[in-house]
Amino acid sequence: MTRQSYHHGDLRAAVVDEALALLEKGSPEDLSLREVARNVGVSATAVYRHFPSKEDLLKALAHHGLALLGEQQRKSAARSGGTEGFAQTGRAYVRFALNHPNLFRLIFIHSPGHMRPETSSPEGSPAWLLRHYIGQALGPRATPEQVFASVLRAWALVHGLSMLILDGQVERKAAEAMIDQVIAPDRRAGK
Amino acid sequence: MTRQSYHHGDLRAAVVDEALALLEKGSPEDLSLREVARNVGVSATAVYRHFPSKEDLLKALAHHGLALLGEQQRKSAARSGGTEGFAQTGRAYVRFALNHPNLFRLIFIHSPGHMRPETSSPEGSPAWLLRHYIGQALGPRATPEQVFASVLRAWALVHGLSMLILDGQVERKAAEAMIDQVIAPDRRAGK
DNA sequence: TTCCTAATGTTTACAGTGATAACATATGCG
DNA sequence: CGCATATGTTATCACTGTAAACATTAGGAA
Repeated sequence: MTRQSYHHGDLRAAVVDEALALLEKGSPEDLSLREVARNVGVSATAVYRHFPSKEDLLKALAHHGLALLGEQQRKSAARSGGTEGFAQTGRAYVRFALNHPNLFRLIFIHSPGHMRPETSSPEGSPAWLLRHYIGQALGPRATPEQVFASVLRAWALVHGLSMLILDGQVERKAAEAMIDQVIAPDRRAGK
Repeated sequence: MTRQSYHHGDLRAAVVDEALALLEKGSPEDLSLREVARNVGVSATAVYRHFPSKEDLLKALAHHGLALLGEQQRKSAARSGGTEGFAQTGRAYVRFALNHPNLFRLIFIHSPGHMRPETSSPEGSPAWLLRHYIGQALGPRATPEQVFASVLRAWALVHGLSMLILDGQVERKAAEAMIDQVIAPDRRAGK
């Protein structure tokens, strides 16, 4: 890979890969364009040919992470349908956060609102899955307000749980053991 | 305040105040020691006499913010006791997050785990309030596991809701209108 | 094929950052 | 009064994101 040809071939992809690798080891703020460039074996400013700014690189990474999250959620839910499938997407959400803390954070800092009216979430994305399962559980007679409330509630639950564990506010192993109890009551209550 | 005496008087407090002010306008990463020093009218390195590193300053700010949050929660809950008081602490939590986004984030990034066994939360702190109200609601016959599950659930709910709104993942006004619906069911379900 | 334009990389440079070390001044205690 | 110590300052370093000017190459038009 130590080609000394002037042109790299596919620098953009290489930069994204390296940045993702660095994200597994350090926070987004610690991620340095120069370090990425160094590791890829290219001058610091070469990155700017593909990303106008660091912010834009982070956005690309967030986009990548979002797709990955949705993918893992779908994979988890595939093994079981309906209500149990929904719970599985929740578990997958928390698991993803724990496995890729920095990437997870990035997704929510550097990305447009997933659940805002003007943002249409693509099929299979985390936001789409959430709305899909909630809509299915509540049935067609539910009002938009009811749907929104349930979506918000379910999302807040898994998101808050993920963040509290990630930030070390709560003892990790104990909290992990509680994931099911935290998620499950939401189903039992018929919500 | 433009005293040109060599010594400032109470630089530590001035730095904290200025930093808190800057935090109302920008993220913690954007907060620069040099800018703080400049605004206070002191050389950049003077700050290091009071805070060994930027990290330490942020910790102090987080500590301050945590106290402020607890204070506002207690004030909100004072107007009504018991279950309604508990709900008020939840509302106060979200309100605080929305009013002081950067300080709120700081609290959870730069602070020891509030709910870990080894950390004893002082009376009146957010974590103490949470455990207090939950314990009261569940009664003395509840097992530690049940208490922990309920604490985690309630906390995750308000924390997740706060974060999703702060990160703009959800339309703010719509979400604010939903706060009660999101918090309330937790009470109705007897949890 | 040849040529030239656009895409891609490099070098150089600048302003801003957190941090350390060496030096300056004032405060308050004996 | 005198001096140790707390507190501020200046100079400097390594690092960052980013812009501008320059170098090289790839790929289509002639």
